[in-house]
Amino acid sequence: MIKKTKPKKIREVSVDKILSAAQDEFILQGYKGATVQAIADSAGMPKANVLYYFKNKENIYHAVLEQTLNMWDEGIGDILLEDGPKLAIEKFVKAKVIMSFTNPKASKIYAMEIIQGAQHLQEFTRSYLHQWVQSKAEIFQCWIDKGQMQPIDPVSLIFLIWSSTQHYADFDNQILTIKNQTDYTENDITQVTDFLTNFILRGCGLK
Amino acid sequence: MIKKTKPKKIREVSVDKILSAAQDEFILQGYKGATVQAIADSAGMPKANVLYYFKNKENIYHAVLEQTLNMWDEGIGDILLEDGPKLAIEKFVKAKVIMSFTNPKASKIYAMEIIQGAQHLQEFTRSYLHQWVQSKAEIFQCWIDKGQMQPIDPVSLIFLIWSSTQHYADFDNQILTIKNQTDYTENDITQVTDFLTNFILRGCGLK
DNA sequence: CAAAAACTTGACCTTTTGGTATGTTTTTTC
DNA sequence: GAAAAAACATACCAAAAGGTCAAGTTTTTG
Repeated sequence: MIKKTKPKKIREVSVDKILSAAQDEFILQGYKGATVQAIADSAGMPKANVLYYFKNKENIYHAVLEQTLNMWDEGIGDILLEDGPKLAIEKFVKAKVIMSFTNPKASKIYAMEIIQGAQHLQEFTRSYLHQWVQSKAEIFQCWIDKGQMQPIDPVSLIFLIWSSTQHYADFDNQILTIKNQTDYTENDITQVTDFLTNFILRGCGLK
Repeated sequence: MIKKTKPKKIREVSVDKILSAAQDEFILQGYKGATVQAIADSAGMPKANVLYYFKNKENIYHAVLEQTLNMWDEGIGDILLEDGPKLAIEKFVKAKVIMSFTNPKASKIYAMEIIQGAQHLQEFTRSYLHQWVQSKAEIFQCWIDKGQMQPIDPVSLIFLIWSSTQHYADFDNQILTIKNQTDYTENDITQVTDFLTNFILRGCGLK
């Protein structure tokens, strides 16, 4: 038996509360605009207590960012050579749409970070993302070479899928306003998944 | 003859310098993170001078935002019934791509504002944008009814065009990193215009 | 060319905020 | 059940930042 069962209860709960509160504050106010006091209030504890768990604001932000990237990584779905272009794109688009609708906050944090120049990231975009896109582009290229799909630029295709799906998370305010709704419905998710899947497949000459 | 010829030289120049500097600061640091001092430094004048032209930081931001929205409005291109779906989409996509590549800053300011909940906007999104989308959706619907294009949801189509084009402005950092470039080239603009136009036309069943 | 208007600027004030210091209470461990 | 560790909380500090003031300089105007 390993001794470390799960003695961390109180810490875990507090950290989660802080991180959740911090995520909201960072989205609404930006990095500089989010105050430790506001995060503490939102988390329901005194400021000094927040600084007890995280040495400083920068650390809180990094923790939020790390959490966000993990979520992004998990939810990104995968593109597998053996699936063939049609199924692979269907799976990928669906995964991204679900991500956007169920976890818009992560998408927003990430978007703001990139827009502002990725000042707090570094290795992630520079190496990991580059590799991810390259490896997936190769798979698309493979399908194109075999005549399984139209000869289009795979990298541009990936960007289009990213942008068109993430849009529903990042710009949810705008979209809801335009559609005269207060919240997304289950129906919205399936409608958007449907639309994007069909549209993109057609764009790839797969329908 | 109207008396108001153009006696505003010095003011105009100063205001422009401030606005340009402010735009950069707001993008890089967010609303709260951008300091009046930093804007002043970047504009090459003392802080008090900036506050002479704009009563406070909020006013600077509003001016930047207004400038941004005007640019958005001008550059958005139009969708005309008489153009028919193919030409209209070609024109619209091209206008948006050019906007994104030539004026990424405006797109970024706008994106951040929306992501953060459009706290400084109000009427714009709520009425103007809603109307714009509705009126253009009607045109698409008209083409669909006449059998000139596939029966797809026009609103979703508009969102896809917006997102896929603006992506190149908002996420330019990420895209350049992934592509291992330091700047966009003329070639990138035409390549992206080409890709998106063809892809979207195919998605609409117009190719 | 003088008076007024527009512009420039350094000094200053006040509030906000990140972070610390210190002491108290609760929980865990042996 | 007592000592040690973890968690909680109040008061406080120093730096940063928004904004004002008042005095100076330049430009415009009649």
